[in-house]
Amino acid sequence: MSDTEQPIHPRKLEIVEAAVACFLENGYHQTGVRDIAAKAGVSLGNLYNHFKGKEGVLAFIAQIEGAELAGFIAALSDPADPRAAIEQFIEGYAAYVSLPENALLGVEILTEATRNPAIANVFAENRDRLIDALAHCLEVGARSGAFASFNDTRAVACVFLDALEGHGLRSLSLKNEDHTTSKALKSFLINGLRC
Amino acid sequence: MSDTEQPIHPRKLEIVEAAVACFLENGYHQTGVRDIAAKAGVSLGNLYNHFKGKEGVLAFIAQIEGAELAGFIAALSDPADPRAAIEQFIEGYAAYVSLPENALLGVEILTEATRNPAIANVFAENRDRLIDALAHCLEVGARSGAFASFNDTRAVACVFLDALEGHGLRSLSLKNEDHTTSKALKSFLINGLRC
Amino acid sequence: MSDTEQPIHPRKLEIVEAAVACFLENGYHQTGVRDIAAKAGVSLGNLYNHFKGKEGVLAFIAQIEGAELAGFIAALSDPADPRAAIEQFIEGYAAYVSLPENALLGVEILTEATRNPAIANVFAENRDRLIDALAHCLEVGARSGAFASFNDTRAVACVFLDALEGHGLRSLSLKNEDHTTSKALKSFLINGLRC
Amino acid sequence: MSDTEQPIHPRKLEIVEAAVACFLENGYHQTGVRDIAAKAGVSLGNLYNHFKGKEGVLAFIAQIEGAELAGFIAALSDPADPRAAIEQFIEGYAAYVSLPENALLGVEILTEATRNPAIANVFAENRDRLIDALAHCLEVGARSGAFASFNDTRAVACVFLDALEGHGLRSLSLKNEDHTTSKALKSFLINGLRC
DNA sequence: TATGAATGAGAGTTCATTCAT
DNA sequence: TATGAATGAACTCTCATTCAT
Repeated sequence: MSDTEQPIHPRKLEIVEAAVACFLENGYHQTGVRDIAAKAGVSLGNLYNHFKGKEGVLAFIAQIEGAELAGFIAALSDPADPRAAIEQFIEGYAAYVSLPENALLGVEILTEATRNPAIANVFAENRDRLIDALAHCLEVGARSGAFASFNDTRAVACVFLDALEGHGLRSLSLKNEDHTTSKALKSFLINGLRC
Repeated sequence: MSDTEQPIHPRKLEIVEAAVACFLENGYHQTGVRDIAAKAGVSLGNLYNHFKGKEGVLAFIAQIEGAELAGFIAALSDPADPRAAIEQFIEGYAAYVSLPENALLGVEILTEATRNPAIANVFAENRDRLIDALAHCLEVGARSGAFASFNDTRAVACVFLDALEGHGLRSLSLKNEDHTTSKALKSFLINGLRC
Repeated sequence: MSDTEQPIHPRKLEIVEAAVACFLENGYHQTGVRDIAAKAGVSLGNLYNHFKGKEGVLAFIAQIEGAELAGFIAALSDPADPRAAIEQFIEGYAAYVSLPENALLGVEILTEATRNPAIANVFAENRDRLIDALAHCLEVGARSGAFASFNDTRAVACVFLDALEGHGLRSLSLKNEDHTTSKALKSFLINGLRC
Repeated sequence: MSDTEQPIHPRKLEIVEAAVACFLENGYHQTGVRDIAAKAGVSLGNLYNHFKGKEGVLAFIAQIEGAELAGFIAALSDPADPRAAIEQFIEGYAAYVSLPENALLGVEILTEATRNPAIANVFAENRDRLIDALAHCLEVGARSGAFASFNDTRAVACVFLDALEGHGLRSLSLKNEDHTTSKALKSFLINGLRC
């Protein structure tokens, strides 16, 4: 967000990594600050030198998760071939969001966000930028005749994200990979764009 | 499920109602057993006469949530007009799943399910029955020429549920109702069924 | 104690048996009234129709334990052959007191007695009668020249009980039977009586 | 045992002292962790920084109790005059084990040990070393002609400890000091060693 | 007698956080 | 930065007991 980013202390990253591991294994609320510090090999007090607290750690993770969307956004902006761009996005984002670690962290962040404005903001902002990029790509494609033309491209973009993320979340309860549903979802979304 | 169900003690229902209210307001982990008991107007110890514990309460809620799907399932089974049935389901399920209380409880149950087999089972079972009913309806519609014919109707049914539930979940972070996205989603899904 | 003993309700005995089983398995304090009632197949409330409470159950057990000493006492009173009587007592009491169930219950009762006068009384009374009988036997034997003559036969009787019971208690921590120590103890005690 | 013992935090000792006082006054199970912390003038949470829990405190006490046996053990090893060493041991150990605080703690630890392997180990280990030392002394005495020669000196050592500890335990229920029994016990044990 | 729902104090333990070193 | 002892409120759950039925 800001260009005045100061270099991040390596210890801070170690703590975040440890926190992610803990959250994935036991969930956000089941994880204690002690657990994080222990797994990071850091003293309990020192964790508070790097973060505002447990919540601060989660907010930082949400920030990072958001940064990981930058790749998708970049690929969708100014696409040479909108249809290919969309298809690649669907493929890639479905894979990204179905990774257990991403799905699990996402839902932990989501639930926390409903009660925590600070985290909710980070979350919403990230998502907004992704929707913009996707909507932009849909518009470009519509202009070039590659897709049908939609009144509200942002709404369609939302539908795509909802569907893909809904799918990712469900993959949490289904331990086994279900490729058939995944394929069905992708083709369903792409078919929905035809003129 | 079973016909040998013994009548449920009214106090048990009072406790569940109180728990739902608490969970919605503050979240599962932020809610203490004492909070539930207090809101239910029941002594702390007595709560444990009716439930195995906090987790037991959530499991019971999951069971109830599942029972609420029975209406949708019934409407999808043996449909006179498959297309109308599907459309009504989409409309109704989107509304159901976008109600904050349902969405919030659903995500709480989902996260808990990833760590708690007992709850996961209830959850998975309910969903499975809904998918069956939806897939069945798609098949009937395909045979009557109302829909396109799909290789794997369960997969398509999954796509529908994923999309609708994904939409419901997202409505959590967006406090304002967004009807336009909701409408876009519905028409997108229905369009996807055309021959 | 009293000759006006009314017949004991069979349910009462079932409860006592269940309580003994629970105490042996988990200890007095680790056993809940619920556990006892459950194991006895009796409702929780009904247990309080038969006993004054958890403590009442233990007091009753202490009483029964005391009654079991009656056999030893009888054999020591008015002995034809004091030496044989003593030897048989040592043999029998060592066996009795080394039975894990007796040892364990004994120590539970003992600890409880240090803080609970009611139980302490039952306990002390039982022991007193046993010491009397043993001392009496020692006196008879001394008069007949079978044993050495002691100034304070009750003190010697105490020594015998202390040693035997101490041995029984220790058998608690040593899971394996140690017959060699047991034999050594017996011969040591008997040797101590020689003129 | 080990020379690599790190220095014990003084607060830890304060807590142990408080715990001992509480256990003596009210018994192990009747004492709450809060009581210990309060008596030690320590916050509840901090107690858990120093001990694994209530059980951990008891285990530590058991360890200390064991260490107190070191004096007896030292006096029995390599004795100039075995008879005098034994007599002094009997005298001293009888006094030690009849101190209400030692007897009470001992029996609390004993009962807990029957259900708690960790504590049982500490307990058994301590006792074993004491038996070894006593048996050793008996052997030395037998060789020098001071005592009768026993086949199994460890068994005789056990008899001594059983008798002395049994005596100590019983002194719990008898609030008044009974010196006569105590004297009878000692002379009985010593007489048992004569050739 | 017999039942089990109801009570609420109390259990042991963990929590996120602070702060003197 | 880094440490870990210190805090005390909060946690879930169990307890022995009572009482209306």
